[in-house]
Amino acid sequence: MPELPEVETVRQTLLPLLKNKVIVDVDIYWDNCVITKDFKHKITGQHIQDILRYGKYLVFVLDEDVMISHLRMEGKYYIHQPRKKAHHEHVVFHLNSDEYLTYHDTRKFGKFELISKSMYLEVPPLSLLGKEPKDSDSRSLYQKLTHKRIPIKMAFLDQHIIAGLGNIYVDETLYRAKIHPLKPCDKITQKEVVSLIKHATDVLEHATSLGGSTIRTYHAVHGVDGKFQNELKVHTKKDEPCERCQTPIIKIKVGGRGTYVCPTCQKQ
DNA sequence: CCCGTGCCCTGGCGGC
DNA sequence: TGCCGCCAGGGCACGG
Repeated sequence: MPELPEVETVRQTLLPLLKNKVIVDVDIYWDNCVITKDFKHKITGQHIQDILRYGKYLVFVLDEDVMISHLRMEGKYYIHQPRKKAHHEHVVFHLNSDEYLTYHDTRKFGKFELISKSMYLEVPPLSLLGKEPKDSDSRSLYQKLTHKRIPIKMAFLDQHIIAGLGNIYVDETLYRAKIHPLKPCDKITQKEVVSLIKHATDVLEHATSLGGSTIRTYHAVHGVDGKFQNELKVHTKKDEPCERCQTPIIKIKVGGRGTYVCPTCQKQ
């Protein structure tokens, strides 16, 4: 569930709390969430110099490596004093401040990976990541879309095409741009691409400024809840009147994803 | 290359 | 009340 605004909120929350701390040990309780072998040995002793974000990926900049962390659906970080291990806590980083950074993930979908600092942008997953909407130019995005027949919503969920959007913010972007999520990419005009980039940029920026959205079980860091869920126009609004035309919002499936759409405003 | 499907996971919910 | 099956979904592997 965390998309760009939620991940950015996590980054901003964690950075001042973790900057310059040393990872003195790591406990891994669920091996499958750690891709790198010898993770514990390699990360031990490294400082957290910085925390960056690319799309929905968090990048902890250490001394020799970066730790790439993807929260997927329900991954969360907590910082706290020593205590008994909690349910669904899969990785615990011991810090030199006698605090613990713990990673909590009910569905165990999140992943950790260590890659050397000198090459992490040149190898997957980050080498394959598309540009974020704010950095996208309409000409090259239009070129990426124009030969595809998949629905525009699926293309905007594909992080190789454009990075940072997930199910919530794609629905909001398409609503604002008045484009139907099922519209095939090869029917999208250059002008619509310009509009999509603008609305995606705006919605992500607005959501980030409000700390992201807190829906379902997601919240950024313990005690930090977003406010953008109050600004949603279509997502989760099934049967509620469209703000623009009063037509009830409907819920459909697009590529297997629950999708909210105004059947009047959003034309195919 | 392009696209669709299934997998990974678990808690929560609807149905009986 | 209890149990079963289904759903949610980001990213990737795999197959046609």
